[in-house]
Amino acid sequence: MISSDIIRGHLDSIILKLIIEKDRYGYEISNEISTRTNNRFQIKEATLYAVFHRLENKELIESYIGDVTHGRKRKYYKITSLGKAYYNEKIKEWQIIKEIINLFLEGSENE
Amino acid sequence: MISSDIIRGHLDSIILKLIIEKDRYGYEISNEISTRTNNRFQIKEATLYAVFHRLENKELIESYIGDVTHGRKRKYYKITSLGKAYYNEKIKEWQIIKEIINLFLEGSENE
DNA sequence: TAAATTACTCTATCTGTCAAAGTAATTTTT
DNA sequence: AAAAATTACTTTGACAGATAGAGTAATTTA
Repeated sequence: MISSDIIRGHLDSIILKLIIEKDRYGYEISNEISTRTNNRFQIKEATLYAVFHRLENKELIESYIGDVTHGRKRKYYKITSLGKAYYNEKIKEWQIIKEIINLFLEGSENE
Repeated sequence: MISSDIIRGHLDSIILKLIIEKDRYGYEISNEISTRTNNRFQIKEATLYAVFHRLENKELIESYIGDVTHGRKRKYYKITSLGKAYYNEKIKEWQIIKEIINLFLEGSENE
């Protein structure tokens, strides 16, 4: 399983990405992450909603209550233009981080 | 500058890598990281020593006081076999993480 | 001998992730 | 219709890693 320290700092980006594709609600995002990663990563519920609130406070996403339900009312999130810009920055940052970490974590294994 | 959340979880690996190459002391490691990353990343002093103590507690490294000095006595660190094994695990983990994050942070930018 | 340099330590704070327990609304079962 | 199951979101509190900042220690240089 993937440790929280390793994924830390990337969750905002992952969730923004999914919301950029289309408006989505919590459970949907949670399931989508599990599916796309072949269950190699599942976001924890508490974490997911913590991310939503953080992103909403930063005005990177906006929420509205949806009409279609199969249980409790769904809260949908949509991206803001600030959110798109932020996501694009994160893509660039990821390229740099990859390079840097590869400097130390690539190459032959050590006996 | 690289955010602490992004690098979090990789610092142990980076430092282990440098100690695997040869026995090293704090300042040396700090400088080596700056050099290799072209100053794109500098480890903070407090962080560096926090990592040393964490790794030593986990018995991934061992320390001894060196003789050559140019100021305060240097504390050298050497890798243990547990440390090497741990590092090799971290290499594998990094490959997986890269794949997963790439799923969400690659591809065309969004307008 | 005072200042500069090299090197390590300690404490306190902040932030993101997460477990656990709870609330809310709708559908299915008995 | 009441109870149970399901879907979905919220809140609280704990924990660990990164870091600022201040301090300590030992040696060299001015």
